Amino acid sequence: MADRIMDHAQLLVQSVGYNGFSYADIAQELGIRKATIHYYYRTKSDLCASLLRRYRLRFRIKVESAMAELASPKERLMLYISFYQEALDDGRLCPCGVLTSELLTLSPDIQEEVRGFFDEQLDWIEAQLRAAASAGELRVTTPPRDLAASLLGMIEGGMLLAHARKNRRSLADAIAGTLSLIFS
Amino acid sequence: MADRIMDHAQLLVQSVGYNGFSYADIAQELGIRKATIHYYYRTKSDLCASLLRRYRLRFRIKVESAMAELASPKERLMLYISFYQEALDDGRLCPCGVLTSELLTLSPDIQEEVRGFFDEQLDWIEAQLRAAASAGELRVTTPPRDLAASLLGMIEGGMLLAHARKNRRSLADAIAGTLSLIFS
DNA sequence: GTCTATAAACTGATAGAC
DNA sequence: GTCTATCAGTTTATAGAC
Repeated sequence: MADRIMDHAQLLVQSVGYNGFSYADIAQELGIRKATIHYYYRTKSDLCASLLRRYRLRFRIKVESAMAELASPKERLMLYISFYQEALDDGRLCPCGVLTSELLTLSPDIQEEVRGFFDEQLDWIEAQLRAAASAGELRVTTPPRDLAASLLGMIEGGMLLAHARKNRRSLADAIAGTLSLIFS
Repeated sequence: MADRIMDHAQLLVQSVGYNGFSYADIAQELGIRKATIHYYYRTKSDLCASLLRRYRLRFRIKVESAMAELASPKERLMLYISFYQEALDDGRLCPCGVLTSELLTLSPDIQEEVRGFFDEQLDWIEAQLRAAASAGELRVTTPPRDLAASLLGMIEGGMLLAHARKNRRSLADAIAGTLSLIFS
C-alpha cells in the first residue's frame, strides 16, 4: 500500500503540484481512508520528500543505463531528453520543475531534494558536453556549464510550454533542432 | 485599493503560485480585512484572471516599445530576455510559467489567459526570427516556430532553474550564448 | 468602502477501536 | 493495517452593520 500511495502522490505532484492536491484525493483514488495514508507517511511533507528521493534514484538508474548502452554524447543526450518526453506523453511534468514554482511554501527537505536534482542533472549534462568537446564533436565554445544550463532549462521550460499549449510534440522536436546546432 | 490588492496578488502568484497563497496573506500584508478584497474581486479566481489580463497588457506594451526603439532582431530579443531577467532580479518568476504547473486546478478563464500569453510570445519571437532570416542574419535553418519554442522554453525553464538554484545570473548568460549561436 | 461576524467546506493530523 | 471519529485550523465566500 505504501507504494501505491507514493505512486499516486507522485502522479499528483507531476500534474497539479504540492499545493494542488490533498490526502483526500489520494484516499479517494485508492479507495482507502486518509488515516491510512498517515500510517505510512506521517506528514504530507514526508510523503513528498520520500517520493522525490525515489524519483531521483530511479532517474539516476535510468540515466546510468543510458550511459552504458550508448557511447556517443549526442546520442546519450537525445535518449536523455526522451526520458522527459516519455513523462510528457503520459501527461506528467517534471516533479522538480513543478515544485520549483511553489518552492518557497515547501519544507527545507523538499527544497533540498529539488535543488539536488537540478545540480545532479547539470553535472551529468556538463559531463556529456565535455566528452563531446574532447572528441571534437562540439561546434561551439560556450562554457559547458552554461550550455548545460541552457539545455536543462530548455527541457524544463519545453515541458511547461507543451503542457500549457497541449502540444506534446513540441518538446523533443524543438530541442533536437538546437542539439543539432551544437554538435558537428 | 484595488490596485494594491492586485499588485500583491501578482507578487504572490509569481512567488508561490495560485494555490500557495490565500486572501488572508494579502489582507495581512495590506493591513485590511479579507472581506475588503472580496469587495473588489468577488472570487480568488476573478482576481487571478484580472491580474493576468493586466500582466499581459503591460508586457505587450513593453515589448511593443522595444520593437519601436530597436531595429535589429537580435537586439530586440536580447532586450526581450532582459524583461524576464528583471523579474528574476526582483525575486519573481513568470506568472504564466508558475501557473502552468498547477493549470489543471485553475478556472478555464485563467487557463485561457496562460495559454494566450504563451501563444502571443511565440508569435512575437517567431516574427523576430523571420525578420532575421530575411535579412540573412540567421545562421540556422530550423523552422522559426520551433526555434521560437526553444527560446521561450529556455527562458521559462531558465527562470525556474535560476530560482531553484538561487543563481540569478544563469538566465541571461546562458541564453546569450545560445542566441549568439543562432545569429551570424 | 471597510468592517465584524459567520457560514460551509476542506486541510493535515491524531486517538483509539477493531 | 485499516478503520471511525474527531480535532483545530484554514479556506473561500457572504450578510449585514457602520
